[in-house]
Amino acid sequence: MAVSGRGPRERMVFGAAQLIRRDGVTATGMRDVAAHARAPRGSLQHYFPGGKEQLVNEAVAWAGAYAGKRVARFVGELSEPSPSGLFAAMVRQWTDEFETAGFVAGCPVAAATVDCADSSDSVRAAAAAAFAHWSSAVAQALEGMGVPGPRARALATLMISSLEGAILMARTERDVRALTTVARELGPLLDAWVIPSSE
Amino acid sequence: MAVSGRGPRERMVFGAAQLIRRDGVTATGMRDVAAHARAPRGSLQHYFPGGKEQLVNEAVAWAGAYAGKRVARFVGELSEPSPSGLFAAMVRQWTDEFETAGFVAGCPVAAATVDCADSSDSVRAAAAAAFAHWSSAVAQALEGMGVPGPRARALATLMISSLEGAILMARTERDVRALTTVARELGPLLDAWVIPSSE
DNA sequence: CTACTACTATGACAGGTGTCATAGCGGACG
DNA sequence: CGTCCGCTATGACACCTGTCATAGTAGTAG
Repeated sequence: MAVSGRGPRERMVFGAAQLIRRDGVTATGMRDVAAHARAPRGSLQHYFPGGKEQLVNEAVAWAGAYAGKRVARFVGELSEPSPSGLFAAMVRQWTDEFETAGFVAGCPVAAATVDCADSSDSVRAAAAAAFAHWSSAVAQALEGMGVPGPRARALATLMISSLEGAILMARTERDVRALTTVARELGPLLDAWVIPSSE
Repeated sequence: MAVSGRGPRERMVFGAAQLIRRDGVTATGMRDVAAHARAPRGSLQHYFPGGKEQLVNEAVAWAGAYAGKRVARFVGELSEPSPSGLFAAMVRQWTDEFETAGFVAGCPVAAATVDCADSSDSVRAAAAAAFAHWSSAVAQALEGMGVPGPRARALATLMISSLEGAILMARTERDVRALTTVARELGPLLDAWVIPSSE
């Protein structure tokens, strides 16, 4: 599980996200982050003068940007794009990870929310921004499939909510059942709003 | 926010659940729990010889039982029972709390999952049991409304997943928007499987 | 050469953690 | 009375936390 990447700074942000989504924010120590990123401990106070809060903020922001990019990639990979197809791809990313890597880690944004929503307002805001980024990527993709704007935003919220909840249930049960169930049950509803664009 | 209740033991379990759902498991200290429950610190090792793990387990179990009971009560309070009506009631419980008490705390089972799913197998199992209890209460209610057994279980998973995810989003955004959106969008889907029982 | 900057190294600090050992209280029971 | 038991009280333990101060090491530019 060595963390590879460009500079040490990038590795630390990435590694922090990895540890956070596995153990939660509070249980993730700064020393752990440095060690996990194979970065010197002294670099922490150099790159992150704002301390742990800054590091967590950046890790959450990174996760949000990553989720957004993944959505765009999923859309591009779909042979014939549909809302249910996109949702299935998002779900499959998690079932794949759980089945190959084990039910070790969840979503870092969820972890940040649970651990910091009440204790650190800046982390809470970073999590909100991450959700917003992710959500607007999904909504934009849905609009591209013919879903009217307002409904696209509503469906994006529904998709992300169900996905996050299903991730939680899957981790406790050590079973992808909740994820597949959610994808199957939600599929028809998601496609019901598509306005045929051509043919 | 004084914790009232029967015995000190009960108060500690309840208080632990309250603190956990606000700050997460790791950030919740044993001394905090005792103080919050107005219970003597020495009672901790007396009532919970299994240490923090036992306390967390019991808090999560309590939350699961509580959620199950709430579902039964919601069903009883509905004038004309329907799946969407039940889901709306479950969602409303959270919007009400958020609007009156602020976006201070989330779901203790979600917190336990995020913080302990990988570090403590017993807590993970307790969270799974809590979800199962809650889920079967919902499924049973749906069956009573005419939803066939297997689909009732699937819809229960979908309802709880979306609710949990929406709670996360609502806390980060400090806005009940995600919750109301999910309730509105999911409603029609939930009622589509009802088999008219009479009239 | 000096001087400066980017980065690293390390030890210490105050504070908090869960856990444990030990002792004390107060009432019930024989 | 003494004895037991449920419960409480308290201080100590080893450990870990985030943060800071301080010094040291390239490497590069003037």
